[in-house]
Amino acid sequence: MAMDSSNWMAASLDLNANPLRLFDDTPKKEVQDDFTGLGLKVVSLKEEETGVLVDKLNQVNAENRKLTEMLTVMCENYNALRSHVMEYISKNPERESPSSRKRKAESTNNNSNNNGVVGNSESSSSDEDSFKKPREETIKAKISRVYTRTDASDTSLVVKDGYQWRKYGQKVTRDNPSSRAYFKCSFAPSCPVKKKVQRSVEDQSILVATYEGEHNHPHPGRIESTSGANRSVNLGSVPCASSLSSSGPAITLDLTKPKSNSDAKASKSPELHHFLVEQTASSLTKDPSFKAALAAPISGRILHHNQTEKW
DNA sequence: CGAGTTTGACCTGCGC
DNA sequence: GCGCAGGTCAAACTCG
Repeated sequence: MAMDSSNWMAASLDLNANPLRLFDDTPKKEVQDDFTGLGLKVVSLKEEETGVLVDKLNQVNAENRKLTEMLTVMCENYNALRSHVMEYISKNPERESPSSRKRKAESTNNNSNNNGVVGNSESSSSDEDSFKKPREETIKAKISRVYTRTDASDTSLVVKDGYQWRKYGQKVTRDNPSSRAYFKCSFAPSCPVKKKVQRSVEDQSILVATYEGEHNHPHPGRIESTSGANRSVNLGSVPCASSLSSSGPAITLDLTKPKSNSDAKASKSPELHHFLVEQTASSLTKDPSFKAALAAPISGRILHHNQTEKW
């Protein structure tokens, strides 16, 4: 893609800027386009003050629009980029690197981890995954990574995702002082899904669960994900998914089909669509981990895309 | 007593 | 070929 990814990434990652915070703290109706009504209500104020306020509100509104547009563009770019990469991968399966790259990919992954952003490990997961398992059956295996916030004092490597798991091993790895636990789905061998759980090097309160494969049986029961106890940001379905879970309302952002859904809504009600976009943006920007979680997979895609172009 | 967990041994792949 | 590291196995152990 010809666009300067670093620019829009930087811009889009600045969503926590004041205008949106102000927007968050301000009742929705006060940020409507028609500020004349508001001006009439504050007739007791001096004209200058009113003018200043109206200017400020207009300015905030304009910035909100810009940010909304940026978010929309970002979603569209991500979607386009993603489809581009998937198309490329499907067209060039023989380009899958030999298995010798497995450890290299993992070591680069660790480097990105050391950069201080939790989500960075996810950023390379899709790349890593594509390199790591060159054999046909494993390429098909869907690999996702889920970040779950737990109490740092909680030593159990348990990520409650509703499925039942059977632990079959635990190992201390070189790059992480905390041990890694290996789980198989309790429906194994009929269900081939495996999961690895390890605490984040950066933040011991974060559990990193890596899922390999897809369950071929129904969900035993949605316990955690829909209880409202977890907040997740799901960025993309195949081949990578990233979630950040902790206490709070559930936020699911499916960037895999943002256009079709939003277009459908927008065609029905552009105002509603605009409102939803703004609400989503403001909600997400309240979460400091959102930037990391969002930046990681996108930057990973960009890196991957750049690499594929160099090939 | 059966199911699940723990943990040391073993296997496999990669880098040197 | 050797050593290292990640992943898996399976016997011993724990718990309800």
